[in-house]
Amino acid sequence: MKYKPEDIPEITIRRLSIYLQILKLLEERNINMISSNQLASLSHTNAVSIRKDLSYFGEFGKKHIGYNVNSLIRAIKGILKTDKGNYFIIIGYGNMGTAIAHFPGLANDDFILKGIFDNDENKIGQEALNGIRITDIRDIHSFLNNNNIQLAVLATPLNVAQITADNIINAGIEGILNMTGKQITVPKDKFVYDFNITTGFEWLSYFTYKKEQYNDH
Amino acid sequence: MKYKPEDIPEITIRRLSIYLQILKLLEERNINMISSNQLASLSHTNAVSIRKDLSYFGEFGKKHIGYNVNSLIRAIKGILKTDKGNYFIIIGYGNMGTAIAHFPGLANDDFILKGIFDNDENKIGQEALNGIRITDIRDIHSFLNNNNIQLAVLATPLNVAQITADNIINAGIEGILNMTGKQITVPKDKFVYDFNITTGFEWLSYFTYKKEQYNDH
DNA sequence: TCGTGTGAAGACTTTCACAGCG
DNA sequence: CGCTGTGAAAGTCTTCACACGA
Repeated sequence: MKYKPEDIPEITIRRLSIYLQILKLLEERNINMISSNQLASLSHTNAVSIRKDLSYFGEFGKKHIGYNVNSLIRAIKGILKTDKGNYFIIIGYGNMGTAIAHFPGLANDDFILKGIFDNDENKIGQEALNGIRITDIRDIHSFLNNNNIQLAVLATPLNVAQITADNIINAGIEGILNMTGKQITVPKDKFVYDFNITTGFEWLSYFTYKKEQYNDH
Repeated sequence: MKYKPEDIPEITIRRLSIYLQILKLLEERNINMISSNQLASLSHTNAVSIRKDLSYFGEFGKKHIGYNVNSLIRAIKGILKTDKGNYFIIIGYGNMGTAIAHFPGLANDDFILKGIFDNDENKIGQEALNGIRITDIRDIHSFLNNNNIQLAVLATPLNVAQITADNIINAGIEGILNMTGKQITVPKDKFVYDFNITTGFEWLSYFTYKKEQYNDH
C-alpha cells in the first residue's frame, strides 16, 4: 500500500522518533531482532500502532521474525531525514541556550551544532564549547549565506522572541525549536516545534489534582 | 451540558494552557473583553475549538459580547488548579536544571520552586538562587515528608533518569516534568510530561525536508 | 504457528450549522 | 444582529480482525 505524504498523521512522526530512541538503546545492547510487541512495551506504545506507523513508509519487517534493529534504525533515520547529518544553530545563549548546547546525544542523533548567536557584548567572541564562539546576532545573515543550515533553537528572552524569529527566518532558517515559552508566528511554509515549560507544569497540575479528587470519593 | 472528567480530551488541557498564556498578555495590556474569534487568532487555534474546550467546564462567556479576560483567567486557573500556587522541586542541577530554575514567569504562573537536589558533593550546600540551596538527593524523603510538594522536574543525566524517577516517586512525587530525553516508566497513578529535545529536532527535520521535496516538483 | 501488514470498524476530535439570547 | 454554546456531521486516528508468508 502506498501513501501520500499528506496522508501520514503528524503524530506518527513523533512516535517514529520515540521508536528510534529505543532502537538505539537496543543496538547498544547488541540486540539484533525485535518484534512490534517487544518494541511496544519498551516505548510505551502498542504493537499495532508501530506496525501501522511504519506501514505508511514501507514494509520493514519479516513475517514470523520481526524487525532487524539495525536496518529499522536506518529506515527511520531515512524517513526523518536525519541520516545525513543536520546542522543547527542556537539563538540566545542564556541558561536555556547553554542547556541545549550541552544536551547529551544530539550529535549522536545526527544534529550538529554549527553556531551560537547572542546580542550581549560580554558574551560575543567567547568560546562556548567545542571551539564554537558566540557570534553577534547581527552577523546571522552572512553566516547563513555561507552555510547550509535549516534549523535553529530559539532561546531568547520572551520580549524579543517574535522579532528574533522574524529575523532568523528572514536570514534563511526553515525550522525553529521554540524554547522561549512564548507563542511565535511564522510564515506558513516554515515550521515551529514548541516547548512550553508552563504548559507542562499546568498539564501536570490538572492531572495530579484530578487524581486526588477521584481518591477522595 | 455537564461532562465527566474522563470525557474531556487530554489535548483540551494543553490548549487551555495556551489560551491562558495569551489571556495573561491581554490582561497586561488592560484589555477587558475578548471574543473567541480574537483569542483564536492570537493563540493560533480556532474559535469553535476555544468555545468547545471551555464548554467542557462550564459557560464562561456572554452572548453578543464575548469573554471577560480577568474572569476567564480565573476560570482557567481554577480548572488547571494553578490558582492556589503549586510547589515544585528540581532534581539534577546541571545545565538543564539551571535553565528551568531560571525560566522566566514560572512563579508568575503560580509554580513556585521549593527545592533543588543533586548528588554532586561540589554542588550540595551551595546557594542556587533566591536563597534556595542545593540539597543532597539522599535527603529527599525527609524533605518531602515535611512539605506538600507534588511536582518535580527531572533533569538528571540519562543513565540515572529511571532510578531517580523511581526514587522521587517513592518519596511522594505525583507528577514529573521529564527533561532528561529518556523515556521513563512510572506507576499508572503517577504522571509524566515528556520534553524530548531530540524528538523536536527530528520532527523539524522531517517537515522541513518534506517541504523541500514538494518545492522540487 | 507466529508476527507482519492492512482493510474495515470503532473511537475520538474537529468542524459545521444553528438555536438562543442580550 | 453578533457571539456563545452545542447537538450532529465530518474527519482523523486507533484498534480490531484476519490474510499472508516464513
